[in-house]
Amino acid sequence: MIFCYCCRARTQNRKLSMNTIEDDSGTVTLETVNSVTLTQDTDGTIILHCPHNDAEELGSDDTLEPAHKRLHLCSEDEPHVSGSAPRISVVTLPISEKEESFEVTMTATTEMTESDISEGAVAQIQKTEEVSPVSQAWFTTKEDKDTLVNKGHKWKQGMWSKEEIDILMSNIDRYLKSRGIQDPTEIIFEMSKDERKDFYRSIAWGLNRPLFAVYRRVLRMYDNRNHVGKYTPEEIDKLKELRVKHGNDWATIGAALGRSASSVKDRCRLMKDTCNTGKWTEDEERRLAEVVHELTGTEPGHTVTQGVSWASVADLVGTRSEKQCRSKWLNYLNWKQSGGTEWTKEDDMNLIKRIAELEVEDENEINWDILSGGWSSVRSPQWLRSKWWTIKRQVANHKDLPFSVLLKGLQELAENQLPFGKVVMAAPRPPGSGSPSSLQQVQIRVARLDESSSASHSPVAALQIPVQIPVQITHVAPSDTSSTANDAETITLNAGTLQTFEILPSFHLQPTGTPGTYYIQTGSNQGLPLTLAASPTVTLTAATSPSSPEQIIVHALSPDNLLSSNENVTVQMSHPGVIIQTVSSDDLASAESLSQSALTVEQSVLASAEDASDVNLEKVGAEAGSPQREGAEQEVISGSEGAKFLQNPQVEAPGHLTETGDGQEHLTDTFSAETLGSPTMEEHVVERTVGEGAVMIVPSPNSFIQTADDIDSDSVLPLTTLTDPILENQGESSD
DNA sequence: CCATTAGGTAAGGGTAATACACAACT
DNA sequence: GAGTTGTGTATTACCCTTACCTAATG
Repeated sequence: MIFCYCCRARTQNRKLSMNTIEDDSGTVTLETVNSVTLTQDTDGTIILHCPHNDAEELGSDDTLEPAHKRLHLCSEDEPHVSGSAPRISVVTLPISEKEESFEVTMTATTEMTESDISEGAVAQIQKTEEVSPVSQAWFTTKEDKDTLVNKGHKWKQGMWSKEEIDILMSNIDRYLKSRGIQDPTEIIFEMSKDERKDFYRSIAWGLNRPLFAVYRRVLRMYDNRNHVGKYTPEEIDKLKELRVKHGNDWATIGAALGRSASSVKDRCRLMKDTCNTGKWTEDEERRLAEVVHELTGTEPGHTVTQGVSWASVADLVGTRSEKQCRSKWLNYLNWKQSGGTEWTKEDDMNLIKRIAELEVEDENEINWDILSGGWSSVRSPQWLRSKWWTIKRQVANHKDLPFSVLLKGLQELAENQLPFGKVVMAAPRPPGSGSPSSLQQVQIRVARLDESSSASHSPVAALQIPVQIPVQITHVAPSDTSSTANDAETITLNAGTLQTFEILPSFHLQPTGTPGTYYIQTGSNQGLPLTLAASPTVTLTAATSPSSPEQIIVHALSPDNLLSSNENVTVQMSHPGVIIQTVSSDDLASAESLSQSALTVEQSVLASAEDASDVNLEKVGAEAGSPQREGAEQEVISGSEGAKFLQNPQVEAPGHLTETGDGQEHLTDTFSAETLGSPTMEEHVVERTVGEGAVMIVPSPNSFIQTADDIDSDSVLPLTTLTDPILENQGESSD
């Protein structure tokens, strides 16, 4: 697969070169920009935030009009059919009147033509991808499962992860588009078997679950009689009547109640005429213990956590439902009977430690039976799991964190004997431009919380441990500076003791194995290894920009001489967009002005004439008067004079690469978006050298390339080598 | 006729969120 | 003593797997 680097950005005096490590097939010039933050909403829409100050200075009111830009982007990890290419649409949107920023929404989509999304195309996609036999058979028996697992196939069980649901939804969406159907419930509930032939097989693609599991999941998802909520007393009364009348005909009862069959079935399991509620009496507890030991053939005092028919137990206990019996036994009585000890804080730490030692990739892989073995304060494996859940829930965004990240974070907190604070995540902003089927997964926004909202004032304690973002960095230093190089390969992003970061959903830090060191990773299980490793140790400190609390400014604390202008700093990254701003320590005080530096994005234009007509080419800058229209050529406004979104509408063939003077391939046709800062900032842009400050916006191809050893191959985005634009004069890019 | 496919039903173990009770603290 | 907070327990809506079944299809 050849990666297409079809977009580039550059500033007036600096270039970032980006080329692929794998095949070196493309080089992209990149712009240095400032004060920009990329985020992604749940649809995968990439949102590029720029401080309002810039926009305000640069643009008139009409800058708030959405300006679509189609940017070509080839993707390897997604199955796109020949002739269709993923595109990124860029829209500038006002966030709100109050917020001092605007956003540029970049949405990567694969816009398939009618023929592309035909059945044949889908079939082609599936044909070219490895389809797990697990997801293509209606297996139900343990034997089937064991057979496939023994053959090395993955067999996913348990609760569906967010990633799985995303895949499922994406598959359904694709299927619907291919058939021109709007509402999936048409297929699921209205079509005959014959009409929906291949539906479940199609949407199960990419999932390591048997068709039946997919089928059940889809039914539940789209059954509007499911998720109705709590039963009212009236419903309970009616349910009792219907139960007498229809017995176990759950479908009929459910239809009469407007509930799903499984819902009424489950509710009936909780109902028992003789059921007590509330605190268990000593007599009930005694009976429960007797019954459990009797039915399992065990002696009092023996631990029993499995192989109990709770329906039978409930029948014999008489006054409690099976759920009550199970809960009481597994969460209390079993432990009390076998002489368990009290759970302590040390046990909390121990639990985290033990789970970490298992080195499992997924929480579902934890064998709670084994883990709870010989642990006197554990009441049951099920109880231990709930204990883990209790600990986990102390991290506010635990649902958005990969298991490894969550565990590592908790581990470090435990090791440092810090309270389990909460990583607070801000809800991503709606894209504002619809939600096309996004295939990019990007979320890069770290915003500082106001210090007043930190742990001391809020029940939600903020994570206060230093945040480090190391990135796999390849530092390429000319020989004359190699003597200054050392082994430091980590850039740390140190939040400081008083600073708190608000981390948006789908963005998180993945521990690298080095304490306090993380990879930026998106919530979609895609890694964002981004290491900037200059030879000398470079400590990057996140600092707040007064003008935009949503941006990351990474300050290089190294002395300038360590990042002298004749060094190349190569950033390996695997993401469509990353901003790194390196600022010398001397510049720390001028963070505000830094936030107003220029932003220029050049992208190859993948725009047909029709596309181009849809593009709002408007001046954002103060001096850029009327909207730019077709024919605008790679215009880059220098300094602080304005911002523009430029597009060359003539370009129809995306991804063309041309040779540039420095021998690197560059895309000829560009889309340029530039926000311009103040005159002060212009000086920064012009004069800053390595270590002084630059933000690199790095469009990258969307393909999977293995990067670090400790990064799961499934979670790694395309790796690209960037040459610091600051070093453009050297013009040396390296991988 | 038989095997396979594509569901479909029911039972029951389980999870996760919330409600509740109560003790400790202010 | 009242109000608040933290913690453990109970409840319950919903999830998932398993076993068994059926009708259509090749």
